[in-house]
Formats: sequence, C-alpha cells, structure tokens
Amino acid sequence: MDIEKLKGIEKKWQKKWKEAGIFEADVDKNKEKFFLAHAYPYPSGPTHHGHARAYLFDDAIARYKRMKGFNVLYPMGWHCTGNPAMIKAEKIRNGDEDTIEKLKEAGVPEEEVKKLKDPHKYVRFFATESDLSYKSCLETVGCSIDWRREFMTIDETYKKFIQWQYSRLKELGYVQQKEYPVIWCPEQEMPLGDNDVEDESQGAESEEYIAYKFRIEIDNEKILLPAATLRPETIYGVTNMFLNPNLDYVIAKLGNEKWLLSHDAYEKVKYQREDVSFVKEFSSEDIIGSYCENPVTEKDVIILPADFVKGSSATGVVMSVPAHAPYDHIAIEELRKQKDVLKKYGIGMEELDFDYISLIDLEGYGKYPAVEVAEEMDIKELDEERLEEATKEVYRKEFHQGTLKENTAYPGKRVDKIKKKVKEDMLARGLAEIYYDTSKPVLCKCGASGVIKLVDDQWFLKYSDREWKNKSLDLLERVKVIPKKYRKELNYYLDEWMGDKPCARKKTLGTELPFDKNWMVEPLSDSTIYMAYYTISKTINQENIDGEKLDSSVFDYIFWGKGNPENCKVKTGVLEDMRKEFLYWYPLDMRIAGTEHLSNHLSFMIFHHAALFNEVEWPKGVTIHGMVLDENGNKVSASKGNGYNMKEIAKGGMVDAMRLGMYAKSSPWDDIKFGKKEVDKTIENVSSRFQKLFKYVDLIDEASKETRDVLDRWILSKMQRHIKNTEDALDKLELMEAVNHAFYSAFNDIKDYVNKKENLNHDVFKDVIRTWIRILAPFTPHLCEELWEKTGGDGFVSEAEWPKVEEELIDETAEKGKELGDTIEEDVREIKDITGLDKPKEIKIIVSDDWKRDMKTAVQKNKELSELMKKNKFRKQGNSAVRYFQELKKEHEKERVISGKEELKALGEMKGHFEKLFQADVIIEKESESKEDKAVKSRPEKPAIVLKN
RNA sequence: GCGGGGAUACCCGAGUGGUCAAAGGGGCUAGGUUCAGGGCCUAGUGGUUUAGUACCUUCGUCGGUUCGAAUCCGACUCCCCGCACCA
Repeated sequence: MDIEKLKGIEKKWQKKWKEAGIFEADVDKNKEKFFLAHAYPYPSGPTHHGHARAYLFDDAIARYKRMKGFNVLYPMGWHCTGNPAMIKAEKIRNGDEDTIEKLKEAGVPEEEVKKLKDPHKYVRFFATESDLSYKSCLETVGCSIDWRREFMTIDETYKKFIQWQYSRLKELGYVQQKEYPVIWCPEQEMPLGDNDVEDESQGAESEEYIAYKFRIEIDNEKILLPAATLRPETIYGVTNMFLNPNLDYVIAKLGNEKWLLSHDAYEKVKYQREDVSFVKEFSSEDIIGSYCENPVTEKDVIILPADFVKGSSATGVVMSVPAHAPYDHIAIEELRKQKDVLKKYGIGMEELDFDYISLIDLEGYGKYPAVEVAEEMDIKELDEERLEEATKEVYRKEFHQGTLKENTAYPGKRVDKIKKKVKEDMLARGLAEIYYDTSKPVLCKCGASGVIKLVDDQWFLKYSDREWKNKSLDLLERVKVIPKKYRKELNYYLDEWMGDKPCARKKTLGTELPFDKNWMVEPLSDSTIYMAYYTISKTINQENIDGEKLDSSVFDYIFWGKGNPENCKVKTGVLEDMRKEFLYWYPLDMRIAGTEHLSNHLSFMIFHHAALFNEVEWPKGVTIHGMVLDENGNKVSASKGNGYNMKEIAKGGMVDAMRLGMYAKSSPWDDIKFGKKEVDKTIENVSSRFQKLFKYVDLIDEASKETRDVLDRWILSKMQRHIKNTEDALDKLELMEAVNHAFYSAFNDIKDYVNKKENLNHDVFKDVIRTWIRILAPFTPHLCEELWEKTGGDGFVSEAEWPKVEEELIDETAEKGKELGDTIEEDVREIKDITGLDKPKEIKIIVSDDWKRDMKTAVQKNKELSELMKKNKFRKQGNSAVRYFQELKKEHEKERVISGKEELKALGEMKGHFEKLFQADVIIEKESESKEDKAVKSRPEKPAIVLKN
C-alpha cells in the first residue's frame, strides 16, 4: 500500500458512509442516546481550517461515543439571521470594490460574486452552496453529521418556532418593553453598532449623566443651568460654575422649564426628549460674573469664564468641585492669574477667594485630594492629558474608598454604595434630570455625528429578574462544564453581569416578534433553544411541513405535551413522532461553543432553558473550544487570507493527517498556533507515520506464527493500556491526551516491537494492529476505514465496537521484562562510551540474587535492619546486606519486585535481540554463580553488566 | 475599571506535593541506512561527573508552608481573553 493511494480516500468513504446512512440518528429505545450540538455557524464568509478545528472536536467525540454503543445525534444548522451578511450583500449591490475583491481572492468565482448581492443568496452560498461554505468544510473533513436535520434560521418553520418561544416568554413576563438609550445616526435614522462607526469612535458607549438644575434669573425669568456630571454626590462641593464665553449657547424650552445649553447639547437633547423647543440664542458673557443657585445646598455660586468647556461634551454647563476634581482646581488657579479676564467680566479677586469644599473622606489624603494629586503629579496648567489621568486617579480612589462627610445628606456612607441612591433622590426631588451623551465623540461611517437617542418602545429580555437568574444558576449547577475553569466565569455572567437585554431590532434578517410586528427578533436572541429544534427538524424536512401549520399549539404539544393533538394543523401521527423524538433526544448532553460565547449564547441557552423547560430537559454539558491562530498569533480568518480551505488539503488526501495534527496540538479548549506553514509541516510529519502504518499492515500477511515471548506479551499488554488511556482521556474530552496515547505512544511501541522482534507473531501482530485501527478511528476515520477493510474488518470501523480492555492480557512481568531490556541496552551503550570498548566480543549480564529482592520487598514494607538481620539469608551476606539495606532506604519506589526467575526468563527471550544489536556474544548468568567481580553490583531489575574484548 | 485565565528548557507545549532534569512534538548535533538530496532508523540535547553512578542548578520575581514544591500559600511583575444588544 502506498501513501499515494490516500488521494481520494476521503471522498470514497464519505460516499460510502452517506449511502449507508450510518450517521443518521433515529429514535431507538434500546440504545442510550447521546446528543451533542455545536454552536451553529453564521455563514458570513468563506471557511478555512480554523473553522474545521472547532467542529473536529465534536466529530471525534461523536465518533467515539458511537463506537461505545451510544445512539449519537450530531446535527447541524445555519444561523442566517443577522446583519453582517446583509451588509456584505448591500456592499456588493453598491459595487464596493474592497468587498468584491476580497471575495474573489478567497476563491469566489467572478460570476458568482454578483449573485451575492441578495442577502439570502449570500447566506446560502456560504452556508451550503459552494466549496467555500461551512457545509462543504464540514463534509470535507468528514464530520459525522446527520444532515437530514439541517435547517436555516430564516426558514419559515424555524421562524414559527421562534415566535412560539417569544410568545411564551412574554406570557411568563420575561419580555418587556421599556425606554432605552442607543447610539444613533441622525442621518440614516438607525442605531450604530461598532461596525458602523469610524475606527476612532469604536468602543463609544452611552453614558448617563445627571444634570443638576442650577437656578439663575435673567430678565426676570427663571432660567436653569443644567450642570452635567457623572458624580452626583459632588453637588455638595460646588464652589462655582464654568461657562465658555466663546461658545454658542441657546435658551431652550424643555417642558415647562427654560434651560441654558450649548448649541450642540440642544441639538442632542432633542433626541432624548420630545418636548424641546428653541427660544433664543444666548451669549454666556451676559451672565459670567453673576451668581446662580445650587439647587441642593441652595447656596449661590459665581459663574466663571472657562475656555476649556466644550460644547460637544455633555451640556456645556460645568459645575466646579475643586476639592475633588483636579481639572476644576487647576482651572481656578489659572484664572486667578488672568487679571485682565477677571476685569473684563467685573470679577473681583476677593470673589475668587472662596474656600474649597471638602465632602469626601479619603484615607491617606487630606481635605483636598484633587489638590494633592495635582501637586504630586506636578500639574501646573491646563494640560488636558495629564489632568485626565489625575481625574481618573482621584475618581477611582474616591469611588472605591471614599466616604461622604457631614456636610452631605449621606454622612458616613461609602461613595460606591450610595452613588446610585444620591442620583435617585435628586431625580425624585426634581432637582436634576438624566442627560445622556456618548463616552467619546461618535463619527458614523456616513459622516454624520452620532447622538444618543432614547428609544421608548424597545423590547427587552428581563435577564435582571432575580427569580429567573436563580433558576438559571440552579441549572448551571447541574451542568458539567468542561473545562472546569469556565464555570466561575459563567456563574459570574449569570449571577451578576447580565442585565436586561434588548431582544429586538427594527432592521435585520430574521423573525418578527409575534406580538409587535414593528420589531424583529435580534439575531442572538433567536439562538437560545434551537437544540430542541434539531429533534424535530428531521420530521419537518421529511414531511415537508409548511411553516403555516406550525402555530404555537403545535410546539406546546411537542415540547410541553400540552393541548390536544387533534386540534393541531399537523397530522396527529406526525405530531406524535415529533413529540417522541423530542422526549427521546432531550436533554442536550453536550453543547460546544467558543469562549467568546460564554457571556451570550451559552448564558442565553441557560436562561431560556430554565424558563421554558422542565428540569429533566435542562442541558447537561457545556464545553468550550479554542480557536486557531497563525504563526504570528493572529486569529485565522477569511479576511486575512491566512487559512487553508479544506478542499485544498483534501486534494492531497491529507485530511486525516491534518485532523490528527490538530488534535495533538493542544487541548480542544486551548487556542493553537497552527498557521499554514505549520499545517504543511504537520501533514508531512504525520503522513510519514501513516506510511509506516501501511507498511505494518502489509507485514501482517508475512508474519509467522510463534509462541508468545516476552515482547509479544509486552505489546499486547501495552495495547490494553493504550485502549484504557485513550478511553479515559476521551471521557474527559482530552483529545490531545487521547491522541498521544492512541497514536504517538502506540506508534512508538509498535515500532519498537517490530524493530526488536526477529520474527513477528502473526496472531499477536494482527490483533495489535486491529486494536490500533479502532482506537484511532475517532481521529482519522477515513484512513482507518481503509485499513479496517484491508485487515478484514466487518462493516465500517465507524460502526465497530470500541475495543474492550482484556484484563488478562495486561502482563506486568512482561512489561518489566521489556523495560529491563531497554535499560540493558542503554547501560551497555553507556559503558561502551565510557570505557571505549567499542566492539566488545562478549557481554555478560549478571542477574542479582534473590536475597536482594527479598530485602527490597522487606524495605518497601518498612522493616527494620535489626529485624531483617535475624534471618539467615541476610545475615550470611554480612556487610553487603547492611550496605544494601542503607541504599534501599533512600528509595521511594513501591513497585512490585519481579523474581530472579522471571528476570532470567525475560532476558533469555531477548538474548537474540541483544546479540543482533550489539554484534557480540551475550551470556546471562546468576550473581551467585558468576565469577565476575562486578557481579555484586547487580540489583533487582538492574543486572550487572560486564563487557569483554 | 469589572470578571476570567496564564507565565515551564532553543521554540511549541504536557505536568497540580515525592516515581521530575521535567511527557510529546519541532529544531539542532552525532551516527547509521553505504553512492546526491530527502525520507527513514538510532542516540544525544542544563552543568559537572562515573564502567552503566552521584551531585549541583533550573519551571516569571521575591518570600513562606513542608522531611520534601514546577506543583500549596502570600506579595509582586508581565501577558492573554470577555465586557453585550454584535455574530
């Protein structure tokens, strides 16, 4: 057999598997089921070997479980709802060259690219309909999927399933409508995600300011100065107000109140409230130098000029708290020096002579932390960057460690604990309003400036609901999380981090909310319990059930057993079948997803299962897979072009080599560095071993029959251990460990066996090879099918029974004997090195006497010297016995000691091998019968060795 | 900032109290397979040392617990990942 024959091997077996339908899973009450579901892929672009790795994890497990006798359900669907495909399609429609070029580079034929302007075509192309698609990728690498259950999330039938889910969640009170601030493009009138804004704007968030309404009278009219801050508690420390004399301000009517705002702020606030109208332009210079009233303390504070106040940030009205804000402190210091400015506004020096008001106690600082930090950092002027740093420092410390003083309404309270309450109190008293702004300026890719818009009819999933959270935590507690380290993180997300989540969007590919046709279900929110859909999608596909027939009563019956099947539009028998499938396959045994999905898909799955299903139907396992990085540590991705399309690898017939390499690289949940170069190298390396494997298989026929010697017994014993170790590793999902045992260790042993054995034992060798093929089958299925067939296996190896460990073949003595042989080889080599006796004519191996073995066993049992020396067999050895005793005391080994007879036998059986290896006569003798001086040096399992010329 | 994870020899990467100078792979070195190369095989790959031995130093840094630590505890330094309405 030649490695060349590997070409085409994948296709050959994939075709046979398909024809035989061996991965199609149906209800079988006589078999235990195993249901695993990988996160269904979002087909946004071409696939590569990075994708393959994630799914190969599942495949090995699915194949192993199948061989272990489980009825395995391994399905796949396509998550087509969402925006990226829509946006890409739109770009193609608009002739965006970059997008088109990238697709061509990735291998999309020119004439196809044009067709992808339709988002539905786009997702189909990358889901199933091309060599670049996910389906092609999964099929090419040999994933053992039941394709009859395939579906897309834009199928009418699936949409009905989603609508059922959302109706029921709403009935449970878990879906609610409320106000919500979004970053908004005023030009396009749509919310802006990070993908929609220029790079420098990415990461911008909506920030909730509290605007304190300072009061002033202008022309006998009460005007409010809304000073916006993120630190509501500092209202007690305000010494003055800052307005920018060079900025455009307006007076605007908000409800019944008149506010003074920067022009920019006025434009923004219109998106946050409906009752906003323009009154007039206003020059801040008219009131700089006058006083306004702090709404909380009711004290008057002076309005000072400040160039640094920006119109684009918050309201353009700034309250100054110099004791706790370095910026304010430095601004006042600066102003004190600017006599001409003060004079211009008629501000007397004495008016700047106010004391700072300290309101927060902070350990390690005096009354004015802001002043101290500014001094420490040696900030003397309005150096924006460094003041920003200082501000953060003060803010952080005061927030986490500070306590409010007597001059506030919250004396003794920790800032971090009371902040929220201060805000609520002030809002309740009508002294302040919420004002939203972006954390940094947002520039939309269309060129417009983003603003915060308050959407008032957004639908939310109420993940903040304590009862729901508790139920979900209860579910999590029963879930087996692999690897364990992610449980903590998951627990944190569920318990603390997750809040209400908007679950609907205006514009997206997907499903309408059943109770509000203005909204579509947001793409993450339709991927929560789809594993349940796999249990029925087979029937839906086969019976060609129309979406229209799937109203909520159908799902009520299938998933809850509620209602009367007679009243459903689906035929009763079919409905019963679906119900049976669901009951049989659920719960999900293993859910696989990437780490980035912990805080969304996986958490959502837990929440939604907790809400909608009985405890017995709750998912039982969550497993994380890692991703593939290239040699520079970058994620392998279609846009970077640093990945292989699987078809390229399949051409050489090397899919299995790549599979094995991937498994061996690291644990499935860890990231692996596996760039193109490394893929090439790995394939080269593994395939050379495959070559050897073929050679071994060919050897079987030439092998002769013999009685089983120590090497035969050893290799059989080792194979039992390899079975066991592989099995144990696979049960823990430790694929790397499993491959290390099943492939590398077994390979090394078999190689060793073949090298050392003079005449192969036909029976033994065949048995070994056939065991080997089976434990390798989950990893390299195509290759193993080929070899299985060649070695006369029945049917498919994919369906073969996982080899059972035959306890009676585990032979410790043979293992020890073989080890002994290895040690002797090593020792002889070493002695030759040291002595320079390069080609000894004779090698004497002197096996230690039995009293040494007895003493070793005795010492292992913690016997004392005095006790032992009472025995004749030790006493007659005299001093040698005492010295040996002391030597043994230093050892920690607790392994069984083999007898001198066993040792002699094993060595005898390997004598021929030694003679061949060293090209010398080998003499084996007992210590007591040897005339060599060195004989006394022999130890149990460590014979003395004498080389002679 | 919040939460989670990590630091192991030239490189990648196992290893959670003694059996650890530390798996496996790669690289490198030497020898062999006898004609070029590759492939394959064998051995070596912290240091000193020896008829097959023993000792010393080492697993981010500094301390601690222990008869004994890469492994446990504390502090520190550095790195990675997630922070949502987006798949």
